[in-house]
Amino acid sequence: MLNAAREVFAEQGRDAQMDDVAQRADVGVGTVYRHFPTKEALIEALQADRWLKLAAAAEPYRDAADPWNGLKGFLWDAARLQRDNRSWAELAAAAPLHFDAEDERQELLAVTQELVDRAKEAGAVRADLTSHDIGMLMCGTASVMRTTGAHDGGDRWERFFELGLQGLRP
Amino acid sequence: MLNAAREVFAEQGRDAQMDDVAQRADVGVGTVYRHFPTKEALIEALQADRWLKLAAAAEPYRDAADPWNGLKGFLWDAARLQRDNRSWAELAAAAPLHFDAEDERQELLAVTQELVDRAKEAGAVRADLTSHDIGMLMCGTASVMRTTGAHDGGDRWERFFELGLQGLRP
Amino acid sequence: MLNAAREVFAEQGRDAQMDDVAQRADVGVGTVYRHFPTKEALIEALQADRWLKLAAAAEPYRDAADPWNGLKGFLWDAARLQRDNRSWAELAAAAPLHFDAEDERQELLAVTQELVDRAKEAGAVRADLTSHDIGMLMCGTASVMRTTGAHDGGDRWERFFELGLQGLRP
Amino acid sequence: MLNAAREVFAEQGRDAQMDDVAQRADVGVGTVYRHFPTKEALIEALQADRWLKLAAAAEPYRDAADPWNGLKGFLWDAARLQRDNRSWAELAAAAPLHFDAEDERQELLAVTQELVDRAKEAGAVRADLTSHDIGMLMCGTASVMRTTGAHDGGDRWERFFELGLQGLRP
DNA sequence: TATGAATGAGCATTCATTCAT
DNA sequence: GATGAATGAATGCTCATTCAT
Repeated sequence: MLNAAREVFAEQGRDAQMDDVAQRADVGVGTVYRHFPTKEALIEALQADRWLKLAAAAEPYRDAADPWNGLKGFLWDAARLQRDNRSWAELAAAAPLHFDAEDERQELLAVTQELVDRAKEAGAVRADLTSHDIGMLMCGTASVMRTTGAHDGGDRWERFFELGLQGLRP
Repeated sequence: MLNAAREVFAEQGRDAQMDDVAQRADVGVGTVYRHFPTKEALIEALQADRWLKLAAAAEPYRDAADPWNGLKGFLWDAARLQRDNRSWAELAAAAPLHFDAEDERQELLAVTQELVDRAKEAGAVRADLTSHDIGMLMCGTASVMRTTGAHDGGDRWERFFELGLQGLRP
Repeated sequence: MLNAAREVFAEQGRDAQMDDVAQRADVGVGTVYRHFPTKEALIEALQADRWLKLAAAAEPYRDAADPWNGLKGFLWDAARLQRDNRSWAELAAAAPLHFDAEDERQELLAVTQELVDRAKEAGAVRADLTSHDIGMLMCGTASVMRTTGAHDGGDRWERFFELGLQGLRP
Repeated sequence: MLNAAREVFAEQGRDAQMDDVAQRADVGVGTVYRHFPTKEALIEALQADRWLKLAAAAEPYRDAADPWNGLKGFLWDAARLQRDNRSWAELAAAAPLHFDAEDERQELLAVTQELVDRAKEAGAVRADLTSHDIGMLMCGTASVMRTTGAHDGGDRWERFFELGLQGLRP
């Protein structure tokens, strides 16, 4: 069911209907509501999922030979993940929600911090860079994606992202 | 009426109801619809207004002694303007609209380009910088403002903006 | 103003808007309302006008050599008048209204009766035919016009009318 | 629900509100919309129902000894059915609809044609008479019923119908 | 007297949520 | 537990009518 929800929300964003989620999951709406008391609750669950997926995206880059390339690679992958998921970008661009899934978020921040620290040691990024800076960059990127139609094939967001990455440098 | 719309959309976002706008403006819904044939049209008008105000913010910096300081000064002012207007940030973070109000937007881009060009000549920014890059930066900043609670006094967006400005450098 | 109303209602039917009538007459809506307290009142006035026009249509046939051809000619002309005026047909097909304009209606009935009587004398129509029978025929025709799209170029109503005329024969 | 819709549209015409239909059926509007995606669709369904009922009215006359009496009997029955159902008359007098329910209508036309053909063979009606002519007659009659108050006890429509039937004769 | 901006009840339609089966 | 029909509050928009200027 989470898979179905993921797909539907990825394609249609927050405005997707619960009935569509149910249909995609081949169950009745009632069943969806048995698992998630509220649409909002379902979306939050999807968020937790998002943190998890993003954290996982960091994995291949944890032992990159060049720390800067590692960090960069991770961030580009993460950005593309957002591009391919309309609802993530919507969520990122929206006001903060109340997360029950803070644990997952902490994990993402931790693994990000790790990559940041390695880059810092190598002198590849500003000495005062933190994972929170990265978080804000991803959030800003999400918004730029929305305004430039990245979910419909636009690629102007890439330029923004490039400049943003440049801003991380010492 | 535009003021009322600004307020209402600022507080409630795109989902605000036309009836609420009308109420806030102390007029009937019909009156709102007399001025703006569509909810979308009203939102566009809000946008046009935004471009105008932002363009005006550039004025004091057009003949700054130091081009980079001039550009920076303008962008910080523009950013603060956005911070003080919840609805602009809302709008910036929302999906792209159909602009009939392109004129106003062009004017903002033009005046921005002027400041960018001067900075470019002085070698203070990347040689390939354009006003569109600036536009995306402001859009991203708007979103970060929302997620970091800038409209409720948070100032974490300033850090994002600083890094963003850094990304404009050569 | 009546001319404007006539045109507008002829083209768009009962659902035409008062604002459109005002625009066509090059006056403000208020002015329309100064002359007719209500949309309904305006439509009634148009009705009176209708009776008048239909009565006038009989004129050329009052001294036709052949009484049956005279009656037939009048009725076809009247029918075509209805075809060209969407609102007349709508009115004819709708439930009866409260007419202040009974006088005009009486005049139409009178002139119709005259043609009917002449045809009767010539033995060209049923001996018991009355102008009321004619009225009902025109009303039925109006409805058939609407259902067969006569106002959009359809001509199937002509067949109905032909059979209807046949029914008037002895 | 169809019954409720029938009643409501019978009383108030096409302009009846969906909410009223729902109320009459003792269900929520949503439920009405679950069964009929659109107001228009509901009205079409009512039409289909009408065709069905009218077709059924022909049954007793399919093997009448005298073909003309059979056809006449059917048509009078059908007319009385319309007289007793205000909404059918409404529908008949209204502008043409887009019929998805053509099947039902075809069936009515077919059974009508059968009776017409038998009458034709017997030389009781015009040689060129078709079921479409009959359809138009019924439609015109519906409208005359409305204008002459047949649903409130008036019987002037019967005269119109008689003349109309006369028009079918050779 | 003419104007036309303002009014706001009214209406078709949607969709998150509930609950009897 | 699962279902999906039923619910009805909510929403964008229209248009006959009013009334201050």
